[in-house]
Formats: sequence, C-alpha cells, structure tokens
Amino acid sequence: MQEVGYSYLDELNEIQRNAVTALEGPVMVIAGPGSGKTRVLTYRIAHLIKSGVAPWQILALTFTNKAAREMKERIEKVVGSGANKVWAGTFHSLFARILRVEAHHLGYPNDFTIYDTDDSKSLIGTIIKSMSLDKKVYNINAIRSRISSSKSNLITPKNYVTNEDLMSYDRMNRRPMTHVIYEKYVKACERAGAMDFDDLLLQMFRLLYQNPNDVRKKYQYQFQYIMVDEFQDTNYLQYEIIKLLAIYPESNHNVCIVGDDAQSIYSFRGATIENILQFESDFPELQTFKLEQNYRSTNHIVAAANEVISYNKRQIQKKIWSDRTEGQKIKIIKTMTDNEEGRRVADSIIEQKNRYNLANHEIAILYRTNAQSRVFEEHLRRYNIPYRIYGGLSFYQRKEIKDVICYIRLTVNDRDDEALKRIINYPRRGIGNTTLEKIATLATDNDVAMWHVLTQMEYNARAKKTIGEFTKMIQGFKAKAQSLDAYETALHIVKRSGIIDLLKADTSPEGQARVDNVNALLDSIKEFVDNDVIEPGVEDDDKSLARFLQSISLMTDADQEQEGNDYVTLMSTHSAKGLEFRSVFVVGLEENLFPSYMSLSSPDQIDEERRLFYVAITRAEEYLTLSHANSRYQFGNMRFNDPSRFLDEISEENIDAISSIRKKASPFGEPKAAGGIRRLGPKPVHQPKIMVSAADFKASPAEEIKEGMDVLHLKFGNGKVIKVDERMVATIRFDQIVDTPEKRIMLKYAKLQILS
DNA sequence: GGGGGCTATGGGGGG
DNA sequence: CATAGCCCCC
Repeated sequence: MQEVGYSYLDELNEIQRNAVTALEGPVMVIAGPGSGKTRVLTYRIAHLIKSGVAPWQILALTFTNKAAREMKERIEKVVGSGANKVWAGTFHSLFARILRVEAHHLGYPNDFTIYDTDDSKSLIGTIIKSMSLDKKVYNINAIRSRISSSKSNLITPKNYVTNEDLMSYDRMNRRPMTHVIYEKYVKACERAGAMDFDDLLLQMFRLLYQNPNDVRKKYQYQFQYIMVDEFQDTNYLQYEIIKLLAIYPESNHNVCIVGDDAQSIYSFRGATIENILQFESDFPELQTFKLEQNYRSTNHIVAAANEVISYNKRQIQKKIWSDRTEGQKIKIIKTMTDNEEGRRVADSIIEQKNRYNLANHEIAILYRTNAQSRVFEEHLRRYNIPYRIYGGLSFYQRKEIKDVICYIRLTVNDRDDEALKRIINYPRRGIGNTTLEKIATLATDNDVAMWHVLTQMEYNARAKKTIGEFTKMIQGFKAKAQSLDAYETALHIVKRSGIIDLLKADTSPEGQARVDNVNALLDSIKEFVDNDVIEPGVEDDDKSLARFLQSISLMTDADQEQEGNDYVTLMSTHSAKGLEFRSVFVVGLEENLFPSYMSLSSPDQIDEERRLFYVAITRAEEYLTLSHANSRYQFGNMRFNDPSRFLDEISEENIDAISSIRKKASPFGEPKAAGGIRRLGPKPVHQPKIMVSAADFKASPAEEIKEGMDVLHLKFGNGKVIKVDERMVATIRFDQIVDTPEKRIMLKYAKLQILS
C-alpha cells in the first residue's frame, strides 16, 4: 500500500479513521445521526483510490442521487478528477445503466422503457378491467404493493401461486385473482419492453444469476470494492444482488456496509433490518465500527433523540453523545388550527433569522405528508421568505411534461404501450376509447405490443385512417431520431405532434405556465446534448433520446437545479434523511398524522414512525421546534387530533418551559392522553384526568369484550360494558366521568382491559 | 363512436 | 381536494 502524504485522515476521530483504513474484507459501520458517516464513506473511497485501486473498481450504492453526487464531489476534493469514474449512484440508476448494456441477455431491448409508478398503476388498472374484476375489491394500490413486495422478495408469479401464505392472504382479502393480475402484469411489461422500479433490481438479479460464467464474472471482477450506504433501508432483493457480486470462491469479500438501524424508515417498500443480521452471518469475519459521537447537534437535541428512540424495543445497542454545548432547549408550538400553525412557524422563522442571524438555507420545515406543505407556503410567501418544496410532484410527472415524454418514449421504444395509450389521442385526433380497447385486446390476445397491432395486423376500426396518420407520424419521429440529436428530435416532436399549438391556445396563466414548462423541458434536453457528464459505463458522446430518457426517469424532485440558493427548505421527513440544518421545524405532531393513522394498529409500524421522528429531530444542529395543531383540514373536512405521543416521550428538561403553552388548559377542554399504551419512560407532560398506571395495564383483545363486563380504560378508568353492537362499537359507562359517563367506543381502536 | 360535463370515491412515505 | 368513471349529447 502506498504511503499517503497529506492527511485527510487527521480530520477523523479514531473510530472513523479505523473504519476508513480497514480497506480489505467485510466491514460494517453502524453510524448514529451526525456521526460523520458521509465523511467516513467518502474518505474511505478516497483512501482506496490513493492506495492504488482504480476508481471504476469501486461500486458505491446510495439511496438518493443527491447523496451520490455529494459523495463524488467530496471524493474529488481529495483525489482529483478520478472521482467521476467511481460507480457511485443509487441502486436503481446504476443497475439501469448496466441493464442498458446487458438487456439483450434477458430478452429485453437495450432501449427498454422505465415505467414509473403512474405507468404501473395504469397498467394494473387496465388488467383489472380486462378481467372484469371489481375495482373496489381489487384496489389498484393494494395490488401494486403486493406485486412490488413479491418482486422485492424474489417471488415470481409461479412461486406466488404455490405460496400458501400469500394465496390465503389474498383469499382472506377477497382478492384471490391477485396472482393472475401479477402474471399478466409481468407479461405486459415484457411485451412493452418495460421495466418498473422493482424490475431494475429484479432484472439485475436475473442477469447476474442466469449468466454466471460471463456477465456475473465480469461484474464480480470489476467491482472489487463494494460500499452500501443506508444499508438499513435495503430490501431482500438488493442484498441478494450484493451477495451475487461479492461472494464467489476467490473473492476478498470487500464489502463495506454503512447504516443505522434506528434510522430505518422504508419498510413500506420492503426494506428489512434483518439484512444487518444476515450480513453478520454471511460475512462472519467482518469488522464492526460504531460511530456514536454526534458532531451535528447540541446536547438537548441529542438527549431528546436518545429519549425518544429508547421507546423502541429492538435495536442495536448504542448511545449517541455530543460534546457540543448544551444549546437551546426544544421549543413546542401549540396552535388551534393548521393555518395558525403555518403562521406561527413563519413568525418563528422571522424571529430566528433576526435573533440568531440565520440564513434561509439553514432552516427547514419537515412534515409527515407532502399535503401539509400548503399552509407553510402561504405564510412564507406572505412574509416574502423564499422557500423551496421538495417532493410531491416532480417536474417530470407534470401532465404536459409527461405527455411530451411519452411521445419521446414511443419514439425510442415503440412497444411502450403505456406511452402509446397516453398520447395516441392527445392532441385529439379522433381515436377514442372503443377503438383503443379493441386494439389493446387484440394485442394481449396475440401477445404483441399495441404498436405491432397498429402497424402489422388487420383490425376493424372506423378510425383506421387517423391511426394510419398517427403511426406515420411516429415513424417520422423515429427517422428523425436516427439523424438528429436528442434536442432537435424533441423540438420536432413537440411541433409536429401538435402539442405546443394546443398548449399555446390556452392563454390562461396556467396554460402559459404549461408552455413554459415544455420549453424548460426542451432547454434541459439542449443542456443534456451540450454538456458532457462523465459517468462510468456510459459513452461520453451518447446524446441519444434513449440516453436522455434514462437520465431523467430516475430523477426525483430533489435532483432538479434551482435558481438562487438561499431558500427555506420544505420537505417530508423521509426525504430529509441524510440532511442537516441549523434550525429545524417538525410540524403536525399529532396522533393520526405523525404517527400516521395508517400505522396506529401495529406496534411495529408505530416503532417505524418513531424512527422517522428520530430522523426528523436529529436533522437539527442548534434549534429544534416542534409544532402541533388542535384542528386541521384533512380529507376536505375539519378534524381534531390529539398531540402526538412522541411529544410526551421527550422529558421536560429538554423542552423550553416558556414556549410550552401546551400545558395551559385548551379552550376545547382537557387534552386527551395520547392513545395507546406506553412503556415506563419519561413522564408525560400533561397527565390525563384519571390516570391508570400504564405499567400495570394490559389490553385485552377486542373480540373478547362482551356485554356486562367490567373493564379498565387507560384514560376513562373503570367502566361497565352496557352493550356491544354488530360493528364492534361498545357502549360503556365510566363511573368516574361526571359529565358524560356513557361513552361509545370502537373496540377495534380502544385499549381496554377486562377486569371481570 | 367520440367528446364534454358531472358524480363518486379515495386520500402515506419514494426509487 | 383531485382524479376516474359514467352518462348524455353530438
């Protein structure tokens, strides 16, 4: 190993340095929030390069493009321009790049289309309809998530049918035909030469698995050093791919995983912490490093984070600590309405900017759901504070953009049925649903793409003439794509298809904005053509439309360039992972919202919500403000939510007493205790009127509660069940409640203990 | 057979 | 509150 002169190694503490220099063999780095994880990852890669490893031999898998980009920039600072030859990127984008070269091994065209979630859902909807199934029972989202998790667990449609657990679950949910939909969906994707997001992983696995002697060996040999960031958020399939690449007879097992089980927040898309345990048994010779010193946040924030996460049962033992100052205590803002929450947060931002001399970009507002952004936007705009919203609809998901993109998609891959369906009659050219359905049926029956029907088969349709014009137009686009670059082709498409004229006809401000958006898309294609971005595995002079499509199809909203750089950040707690701000506002801390109502029924999901809250509060360096509103508009009407149970999990010593007006009596009466049973821990900030010791309480199953029983309720105390109706709603008389002793309680949600 | 307007329904996080 | 499906008219 070659001696390294100047030392970036001096910028590391001892544990970090050990993790950076342990280049050979399997390594696991457990990294608490703010513990310098990114620094370790980048310096490790830099150290590899300085030690003579070629950049293209390094595979660094991240979860966001942004993380990959930052990593590359930081590596470049240490090692120079070689950094851009490192294979650093998201699982999805790097695998897409490899698949574009190797797709023929799988029977896919190299210019395969990537179906986004909307495409998948639309395809599933079409299949459900074609099978004449009830779409209320066969809920598209439910089916999609079923298909997605099957793929993530390497369960093919064939395996699915023989899996009794899956099949009986579907029968129980009155969706016994799910496996047929899955099978048809896979077939339709193959016909269309399309891969969905899960396929980018699944097909990568298949590629390596089915071609052990050539393709697999090639990539095993190439990727001598593998690094995986945010390992706690990998799913089964991702880990299987890593193993295919790293485990073979003469392998050095140079795999380094970095993660934090306490920050695992993506189980809904198949991530499993089991992978960490699995890693330990698959690579028994591994070295483990625990980064526990937090350099990011002041002490009250770190202490609060530790308190909160201690409520979770299963976790790898570690305690983050900080030797920074005590810092400010955590502020809590309680408001009557969501609108007032928006105003108060905006007020606090103004105040903090003045008092602490904060720049806008040092401030973030984090929420559980993207729909919450609106009130904050309104008030920030009113105060003229620049802000930027991440997440929600990305530029490429906007209708007018997607329309243009679908023309491009069909031009690149004429088998792309979803693109064809979207644009065949947009702008209107007299090809209606009936015609389209006829063609779709013909395509499925003959197992060919719709384009094949249009161009090669006999079909009866009144719209035959218009269809002929349409196919001729697309063929013209294909010809242009052969001779012109991506920008010129796209420009031609936008004009010739009639899209731009149609949009220009709408002179409303929204219509004007749509024209601007299409022009912005054209500009970005021009930029793509003019600028060489050096990426491993891609020819520098590949300026094709196909390459452009690939470069954008995995982009998220966070990846877009923006003008100026001093804005307040608004984003979901999920997308905030990995980021840090001097001041953070975590808003909407209410039961049913954070934790989400979708998670309330399962302790595991509550734990995940808690990890999400942990991620949120550990983004703050110096100032942390938590807010909740008494009432808010949800689903179109006013809803009342109790303060989040997570607020009660932070002890008073870390909360700023002055701003803690939550303790004052609310005009709506005494705030209710946060639902659910909690383990012993920090004392709740507000005691319910009648408090039953949570430690002694043990909830009984809802179905066991019957008329005449004496029961115990956490908040209402002792009661007698008067009756239970068929919808499992019980009427219970609580003697300790003076004003309205008889309460109707949904047994499904209430926690009651049977006394006798 | 195609287009426009109205009603009903569902509604989380993201690559 | 947004979108999908349905109904009615051309």
